[in-house]
Amino acid sequence: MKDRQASEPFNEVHPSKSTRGAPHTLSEHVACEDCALDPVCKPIPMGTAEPFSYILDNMKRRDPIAAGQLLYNEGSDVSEVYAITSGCLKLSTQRPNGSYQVTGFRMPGELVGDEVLGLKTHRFRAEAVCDSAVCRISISDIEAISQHLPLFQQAVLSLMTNQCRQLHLQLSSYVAHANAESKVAAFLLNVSERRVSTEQTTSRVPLPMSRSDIANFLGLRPETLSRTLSKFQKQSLIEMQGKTVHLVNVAGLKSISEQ
Amino acid sequence: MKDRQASEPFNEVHPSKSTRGAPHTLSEHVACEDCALDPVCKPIPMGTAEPFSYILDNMKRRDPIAAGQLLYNEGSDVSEVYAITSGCLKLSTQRPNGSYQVTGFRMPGELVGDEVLGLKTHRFRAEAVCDSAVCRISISDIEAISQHLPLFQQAVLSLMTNQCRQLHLQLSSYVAHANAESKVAAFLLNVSERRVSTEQTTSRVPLPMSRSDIANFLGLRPETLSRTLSKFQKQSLIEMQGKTVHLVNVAGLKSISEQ
DNA sequence: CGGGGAATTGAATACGTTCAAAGGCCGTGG
DNA sequence: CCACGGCCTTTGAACGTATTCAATTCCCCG
Repeated sequence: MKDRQASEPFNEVHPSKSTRGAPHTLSEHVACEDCALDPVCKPIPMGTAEPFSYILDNMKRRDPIAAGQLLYNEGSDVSEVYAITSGCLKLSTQRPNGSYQVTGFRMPGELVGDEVLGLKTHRFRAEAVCDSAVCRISISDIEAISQHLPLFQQAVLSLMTNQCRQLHLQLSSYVAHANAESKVAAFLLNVSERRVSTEQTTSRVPLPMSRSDIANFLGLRPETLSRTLSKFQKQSLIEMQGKTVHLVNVAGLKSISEQ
Repeated sequence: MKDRQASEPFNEVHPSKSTRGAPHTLSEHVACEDCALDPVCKPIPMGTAEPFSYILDNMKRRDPIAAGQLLYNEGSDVSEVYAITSGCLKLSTQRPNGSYQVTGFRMPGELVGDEVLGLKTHRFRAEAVCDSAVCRISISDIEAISQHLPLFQQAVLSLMTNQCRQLHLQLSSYVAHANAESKVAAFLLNVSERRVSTEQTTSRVPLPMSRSDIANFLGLRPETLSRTLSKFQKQSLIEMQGKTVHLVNVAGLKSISEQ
């Protein structure tokens, strides 16, 4: 589970041809120690009883998902929780008027599907932004184990708490009063902070998703996002190389993100 | 616990003097059946063991909180979960730049403090908008019971799930692309829907909080909120009577809220 | 090499904000 | 009981920012 196997899930960039930007490193799987599911995975081997090892064996690890494919759809039955080991997933939902709303992105080491723990059907759609891979844990297995291992149950609750904290952060960062510049700056910093330590430097931020999706998520128009990024570049706050952004002046971005 | 005792927690309006608006009904306590804590309260009497009845006895019920008082503050230790039985509470947080951000309002029958289940310190400040009352349940008691009653633990998880759903709803309603009118319309409808059945009609929506707080929550200026409400009134979508709003044309509001 | 979609840039418009002023409500004090 | 003062709310007009619509450029891929 700790081994690292190289693949090339990043379909937007062809390293051989790309004239802009270094090859991305999202292709590397995140180490289990850096994964949000680790506290859930870890207790399993500790149990000596039958069901635990059974689940350990049954867990699908680093299951590849091609770019554009759905991990689950709005309204579909909830059966698993996922941990991203490589790539990037996009969460979105349909609004009452039919318009499409990106509610978040998930990076390697983060969870997907935990937003509906306890629910029967999915509230969102999860789509692979680029070629990705996930570990799958069946929810019925989780529930079965929870009844035997209190540690496990605590881990699950803690996952939910994290979810809520993330959402609250999102609300206060991107919603109120925030202008385009502070939203974009906050987004860049947030993605940078969420990158796990296995990736080289935090200043190098890959953005595999489309500009439209980022803009949609931030409640901006693609044009506004583009203009803002260009402005940041002119001010030497960032350096754009295609789908990768280098954070040049983190302090400057931080002060902008705080208005 | 099912009895209803009248009080007068609504300090903004003096029924004897008020020239605008009928007397508010938030003073009525919500019935236990309509309370979000009910699934947590209910299992308790079912247990025959000692600890359960102990907690039932120890729970502080309908504890009054004067307008302006804090239920808890940012950074303070987490020790209880609360259910509002009357009045209204405001959740807020300090942003990095020091500015103040309202993250939500909680109405009778809803929970407060559940956003930090599993955490040690509060992430928000909870302040009574008007004279209010809450039921208090100690978290250590909850944890103690959870270990014995799986039903209980399930109820707690379901509370967290609800939290997340509310937050997601908030994000998609108030954040992205939404203009002032759709935000305000969505807010009015949301508050109306959240009013429990004990209150007469859902079209009569009391807004005990200040306009500034509503505007802050929606990411608008108080002036913009005021203008929007005035416009709605001119269009006969609503009727304002001080701190109470009557929803005249719900369908119209709904279509505006959906852009 | 050429087609197509995404991303960027430009100019005009629309919307929310800002600053300023007036009005209304409420508590206080005469 | 009425008058005063403060605060919240509402209204008005000028401004700034994000959006819109349109055109161009850049990449990716056949």
